[in-house]
Amino acid sequence: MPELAEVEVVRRNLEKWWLGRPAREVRLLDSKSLKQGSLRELEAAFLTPLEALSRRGKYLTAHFESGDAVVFHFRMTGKIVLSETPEPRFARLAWLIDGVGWGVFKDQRRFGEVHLLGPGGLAAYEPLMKMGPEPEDLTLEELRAKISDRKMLKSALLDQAVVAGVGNIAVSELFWRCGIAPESRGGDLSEAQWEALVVEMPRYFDEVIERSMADEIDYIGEAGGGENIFDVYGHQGEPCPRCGEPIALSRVAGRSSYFCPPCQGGGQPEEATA
DNA sequence: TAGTCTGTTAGACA
DNA sequence: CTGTCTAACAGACT
Repeated sequence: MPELAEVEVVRRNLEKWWLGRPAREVRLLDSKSLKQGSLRELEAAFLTPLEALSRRGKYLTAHFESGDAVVFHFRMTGKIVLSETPEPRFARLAWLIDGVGWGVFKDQRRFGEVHLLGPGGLAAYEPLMKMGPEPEDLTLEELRAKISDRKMLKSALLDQAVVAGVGNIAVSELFWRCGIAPESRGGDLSEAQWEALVVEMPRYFDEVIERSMADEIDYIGEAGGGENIFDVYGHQGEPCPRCGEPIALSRVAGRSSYFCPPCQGGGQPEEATA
């Protein structure tokens, strides 16, 4: 579950049962998932109380009383759930919290990463240093300065150095909201579209977080999911929520793009809508 | 069976 | 230098 909103939902759920508590036991079920640090060091950190959980872009960081930090990146299929058993399907790392259950990092495709960083290691962690601003801190000037006229807008937004946390789903949803054609380049956007993009980005993530939190009241057990909560992503052939015309699917910058041709057509500026 | 997938990066190429 | 595309990572699902 890997876009900014999904990572934030995981963070908030973990806070509920993990904050302030130490683990009593740690099991590394797939050594390849631990990209940095040893199991011994990982244990030493997890066995101390969790002091804070922070999110930056799609990265989630657990800060321990020991002074260590553990950084998670979920890539395509990673997630953390509360489980009654330490080894549900696709479990890669599990830790037991007394009286609560097993926290389990699951990752079907095993692209996900766990990094153990000692004191001071976090401040020097490259991926976080290179990361662009969070959507809520992004200014129009900064965005335009980073995207040349020739650059594919979609590629630019997927670049975490431009803005943190935007993924392929968010691009489809944002372009639909702002009336931007999927294959637009920097130079194609009207002033109104640039402004809409900067305004809609944090709003979009806030909305998805709200909806996901409401949906997954029981992240425990993790049923959740299932339903498509998006306006256009994954809705190819279905009516556009705004105009009723069928949603189209094409490939832009190597990734699927869902869009409404009339609403986002021809590069013609369209009204931004909430 | 072949194509597809919420992410990211390295390398080939224009 | 700028930008685009593909492969690779690994596995399940259609």
